[in-house]
Amino acid sequence: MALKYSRQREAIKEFLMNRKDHPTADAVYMEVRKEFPNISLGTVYRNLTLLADLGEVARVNVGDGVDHFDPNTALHYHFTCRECGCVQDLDIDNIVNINEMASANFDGEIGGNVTYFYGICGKCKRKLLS
Amino acid sequence: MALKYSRQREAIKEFLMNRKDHPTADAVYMEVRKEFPNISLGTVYRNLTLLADLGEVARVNVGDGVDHFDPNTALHYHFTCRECGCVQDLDIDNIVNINEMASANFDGEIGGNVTYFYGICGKCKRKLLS
DNA sequence: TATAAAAATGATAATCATTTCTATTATTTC
DNA sequence: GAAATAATAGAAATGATTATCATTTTTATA
Repeated sequence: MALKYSRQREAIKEFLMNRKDHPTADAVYMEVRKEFPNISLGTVYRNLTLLADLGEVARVNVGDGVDHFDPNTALHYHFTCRECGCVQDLDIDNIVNINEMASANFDGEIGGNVTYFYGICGKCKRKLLS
Repeated sequence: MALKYSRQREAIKEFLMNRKDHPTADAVYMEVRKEFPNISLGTVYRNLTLLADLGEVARVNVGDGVDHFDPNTALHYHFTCRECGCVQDLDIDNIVNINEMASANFDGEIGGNVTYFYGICGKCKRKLLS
């Protein structure tokens, strides 16, 4: 199944590349629809999955039951606000090697881990204090 | 809404308390159904949610899109096998304080984190090598 | 440039975990 | 034991995601 160009996929990628708020498939759909009013939600899902499989974007899980997408595929950590639901990058210098810690006393193979943080974001924190 | 006793809830709790394989709501349903053939899946969900809210069991997310339930509510980490889907506890001596690491350079409040590990379990590893 | 093969699309149906309804049943209180 | 109210069973609803399929685009080639 050789890849073929598609304007829709290009628009999805283009939109995502300029985002740092980790939009969901539906958010991408809402936005790309402005340029392609007939685009189908299925096409958005299909292309996001394709891009994720190609390693061009990352699928991010922050425990809210909805997949988010991130143009930054480098290893980094996410925070999600329980108040407003926003997703942000966290600037953690160098996460310890928890995979090795987990490997001790374990007879299987640790392939990796998923870690995300939650709490209240700066904006919501300030709002609650006023 | 004062809590009232229910035999179904008791059976669900009883079943879960003796498990260390982190069953899903459906797995609980399948089992409790042997004692209560008419129990509804909705009742299982309702009670698992209630027990989780009461802090009597823990809801565990291992990224497979299904909630698992754990009678052990103490802080500990989980591993899930990408081969067979099993969920196991990990014996990590002393987990680092990643919440504090995440709090640096962050203007919100870190409330906690979700961390789970994935890979191939001992049983599947051995099976693949034979 | 026309054409034909293959991939991508839009529309919609299907799936799957979970939640929500509602009439009925069980538990508790008096 | 009867009234009040929480819990249930069963079924429908929901929300995110995937699958299906006839039609349209893309692209390699004659």
